[in-house]
Amino acid sequence: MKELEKNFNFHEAEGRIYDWWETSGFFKPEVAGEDAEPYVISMPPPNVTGALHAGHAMFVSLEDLMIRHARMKGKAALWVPGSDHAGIATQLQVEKALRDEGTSREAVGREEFLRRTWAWKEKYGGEIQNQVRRLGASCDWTRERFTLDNGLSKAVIEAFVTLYEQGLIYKGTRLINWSPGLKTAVSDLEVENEEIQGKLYYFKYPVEGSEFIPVATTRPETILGDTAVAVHPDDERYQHLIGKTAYVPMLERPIPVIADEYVEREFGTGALKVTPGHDFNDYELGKKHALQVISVLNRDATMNANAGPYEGLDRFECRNKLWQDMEAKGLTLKIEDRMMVVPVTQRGGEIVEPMISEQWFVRMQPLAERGLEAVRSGAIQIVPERFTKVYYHWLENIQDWCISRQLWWGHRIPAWYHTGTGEIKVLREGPPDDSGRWVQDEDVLDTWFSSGLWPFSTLGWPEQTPDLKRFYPTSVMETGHDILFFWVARMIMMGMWFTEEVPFHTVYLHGLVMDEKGEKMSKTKGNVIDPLEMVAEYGADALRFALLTAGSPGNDQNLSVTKIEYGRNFGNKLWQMARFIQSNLPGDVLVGKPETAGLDLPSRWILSRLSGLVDSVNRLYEGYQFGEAGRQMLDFAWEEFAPFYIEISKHILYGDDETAKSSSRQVLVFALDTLLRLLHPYMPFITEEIWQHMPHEGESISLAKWPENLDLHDAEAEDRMGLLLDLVLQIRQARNEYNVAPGKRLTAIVAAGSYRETLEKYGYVFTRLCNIEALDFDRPAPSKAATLVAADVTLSLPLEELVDIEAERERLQKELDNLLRQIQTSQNKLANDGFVNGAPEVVVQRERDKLTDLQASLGIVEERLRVLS
RNA sequence: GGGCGCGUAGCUCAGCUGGUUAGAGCGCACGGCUCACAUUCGUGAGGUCAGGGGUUCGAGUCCCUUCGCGCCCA
Repeated sequence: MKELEKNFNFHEAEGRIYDWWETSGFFKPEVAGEDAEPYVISMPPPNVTGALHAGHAMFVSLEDLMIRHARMKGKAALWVPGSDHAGIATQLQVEKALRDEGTSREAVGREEFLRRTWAWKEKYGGEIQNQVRRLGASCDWTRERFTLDNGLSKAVIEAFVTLYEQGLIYKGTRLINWSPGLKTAVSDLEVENEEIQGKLYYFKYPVEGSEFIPVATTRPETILGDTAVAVHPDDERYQHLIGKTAYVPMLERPIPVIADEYVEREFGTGALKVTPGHDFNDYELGKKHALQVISVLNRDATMNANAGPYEGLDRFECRNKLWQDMEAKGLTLKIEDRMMVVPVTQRGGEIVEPMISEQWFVRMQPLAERGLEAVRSGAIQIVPERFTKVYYHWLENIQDWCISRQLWWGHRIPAWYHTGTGEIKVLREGPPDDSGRWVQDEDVLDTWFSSGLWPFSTLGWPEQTPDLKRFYPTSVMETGHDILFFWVARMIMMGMWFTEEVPFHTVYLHGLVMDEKGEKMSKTKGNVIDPLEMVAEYGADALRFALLTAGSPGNDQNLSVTKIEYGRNFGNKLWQMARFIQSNLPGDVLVGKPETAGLDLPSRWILSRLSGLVDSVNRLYEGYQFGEAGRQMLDFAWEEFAPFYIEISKHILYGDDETAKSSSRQVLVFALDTLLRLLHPYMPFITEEIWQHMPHEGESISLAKWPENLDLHDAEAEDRMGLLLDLVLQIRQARNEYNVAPGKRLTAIVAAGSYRETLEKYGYVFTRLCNIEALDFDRPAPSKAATLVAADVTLSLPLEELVDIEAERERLQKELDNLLRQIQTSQNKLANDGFVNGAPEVVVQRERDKLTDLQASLGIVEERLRVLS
C-alpha cells in the first residue's frame, strides 16, 4: 500500500480523483444495477453564462451529499445536471457586448443576435459546469440538459400548446408590469418592492363650478392618464361633487367624480385620482365603474400622444414639467417628503411601470388547485415544514401568470398569425401552411416556463423514454427558499398537470448564504466569498464541510473564511489520523467489523461510541439534519477517536502482544473506515484518497456501503472508560493547577474501590494521556498530595514540594461544595414521586447511579479534608 | 395589515424526540514542536439561553405574551 504523504495535496488529488470517478461511470445510476431503487435529484440549472457563487456551492454541496448517501445505500442514484438559458440575464450580457462593439441587437437583427448568443453560450456556457465539477458534484454529465436544447424545446412547445388547447393559455390586453429598461413585460414575481424616500404631491383637481377636490399622488405624470376622481360615498366634504365632472389638469379632459367605499377617508386628502392605465388598484376600480383606460406611456417610458403637450418626454422629466405647469396655473398645493414603496425589477432595480399591454397569460387557478392538492395530500413533503404555509398562501391567492417576454433569447411562442385574416393558430409545428402568409409571434416565453418542466423534460418528456419511466417522479427537489414560488411551485403545478404525478416527493429548502456579519454578499459591498477562490486555497472538501455543517435547515447562514479554514483543518486531522494508523499496519489486516469477544476496554468503548454515532447519524439523516450529523462526526473523530483511542492504542501498538496488536489494528482500521464512509458525502475527495491508501474492499468509497446499525453498543464499557477518562481530565487539571512540568512523570497512589481490576489492567491509559508512569495500589497517600476523586476511586498525586496544603484544602472544599450541590439536586429529584413515577425508567436509574457515585466521592473528599485540617 | 424566522459566551453559530453541571469555532489567557498532526496538543477565563407568564416531576427546547432584529406576502 502506498504511504500517505505528510499532507493531503488537494490541488493534485481533486482533479485526478474526479476524473477517475467520472470516467469510471460511478456517477451513473447504472452502477447500482437494474433492480436498484432509484433516487433522483434534478439539479437546479444555473444560468448558462453565470459564474459560480456561494449559493451554487450551497446547493451543490447539499445535493451531492444526498446523492452520495443514496448511492452508498445501494440506490440507483441519478443527479441530472443542466443549465438554464436565463433569458433576460443572458440577453443583457450579449447586448452589452454588442454595445461595446458600437452596435445593438436591433441593428444586427434577430437572426444575427441569436447566432451571437448561441456563440456566446458555446464559449462561456461550459464554464459554470466545470466549476460545479470542481466542487466534487457527482452528477451524471452524460444526461446533462440545457433549457433551450431540442428536447426541452419540444417539451416547452408541447406544454404551451396543450395548455392553449385546454383553454388555460390565453392572449389578452391587460395591465401588466413593464420594465422600460428591458423593454419587456415581467411577471408579478419578478417585481420587488423597495422602500425609498419619495415625495407626495398635493394638488387641486378642478371640478365644474369652480370648485376643486384636493388630491395627492406620488406619480404626478400619471395625472395625464386619469379617468376619474374617486371619493368615499359618505364623505360630507365631497358628497355634493359626486357625479359632477372634473377636468384633468393641463389637458382639460373631462372625467367623472365617482364614489366608492374603497377610498379611505383618513388617508391623504380623502380623495383619489384614478388611473386605470397605470395602477393595479385603479385598474380594478376602473373595471368596477366601467372607466376608460388611458395609457400615457410608450415602451421606453417616455410619454405618448395621450400626454398631449408632454409627448416625448421621459416619465420623470414629464413629472417635473407637468408640476411646474400646474404650479403656474395655481393648481398645486404642497409637496411632502414621504417614505414610499416603489416596484422595481429584480434585475437592476429600475422602477417598473404598470402598463396596458397585450400579452400571453396562463390561467393559474386550475393548476394551482393541483399544486395545492399535491402538498395537502402529503404526496409532496416540504422540509422544513414551515414553508408549507407559505406555499399554500401563495397558491391560494395566485394571479394569472404573464408568460410572454419581449425578448429574443428564449423559447419563441408557437403562435402564428395570418397576415391577411389575423387568424391565430397555436401549433406544435408551424407554420400552418406554406402560403407564406403566416408569421410567428415575435415574443418568447418567460424562462421559468421552461424551468417549470425541468424534472420531467430533462428525462425525455413528452416522449415516454426509458429514463422517464424509471427515474420519474424524482425524489428530492433541493433548492433555496427564495425560489419557492418562482420555481418549486411551478414545477409542482406543471408536473401534476402534465404527468399526473408529483414531480418529486420531497422539497428541501435551504437558506441563503450570507457574509459573516449576516449581510447579503454583494460585489459593491466587497464582502463576497468566492467559492472558487476558497476551493483553490483550502480545497473543495473544506468549503463543502463548512457549508454543510455551519447552519441549520432552512435558515440563512453566515459563511466566513474562518469556517472554511476550520474545514480544512478537520481534513488535515483526518489525514493525520490515517497516516498514524497506516504507519502502524503490517502487511495484512483484518478488514471489517471486529469480533468484540476478546477486545480490551478502550476498543469496546470506541466501538460502542462509533455504533452510537452511526445510529445518531442515520436518525438525523431521516430528518434531513445533515449539519448536526456532520458536527457529530467531527466530534467523534476529533474529541474521542483521535485524542483518546488513538493515543491509548499506542501502548498496544508499541508493545509486543501480537494478538492485542492485531485487534487494535483491526479496530483502528474499522473505526476509521466507518468514519470515512460517513464523511464521504461531506468531504468526498479526502475520504476517497485516504480510503484508497487503507485496507479496504471495493473499488471506490463512493460505492462503499453506507454504515448502518453496527450493533456494537456496550454500556458497561462506556461507563468504565468514562471513569478512566474522568480521572485523566482531573489529573491534567491538577497538573496544570500545580504547574507540574508537562514532561514530569508521576506515580499516582490509588485507592481503587470497585475499579481495582480495571485500573490495574488499564493503568497505561494514564501513562499515555497524562504522563502517569505507574499506579501504586498498596501505599497510603502522603499528606502532601493532590487528591482526585471519581465515584469510589481516590487517586493521589504526590507532589511534595509543589502542593501547598492550604491551596489543596481550598481546592477540595470547592470540590466538596460542588458534590454537595449535585447531591442535593439529585436527592430532590429522587425524592419527588412525580419524577420517579413519571420519568422513563432509564432516566431514573441513571439518576440513582449518579447519586451513588456522588455519595461515594463525597465520603472520600470529606475524609481527606479531615486529614488535612 | 397578514405570515414566518431569529434573539444562547466578546464575535459567528449548534443544541435533533423536553431528561447528567448548556456546547463548538474564532478571539482571549497560561503552558507544550511528546516518535500522526503547530492546518497542532494540554489547561483556563467567559453564559440569570432577550423580558414576563404558563404547561410539566423536569423547559434553552412546548404554549401564551411583551420587546428588539430580519425576511416574505399584501
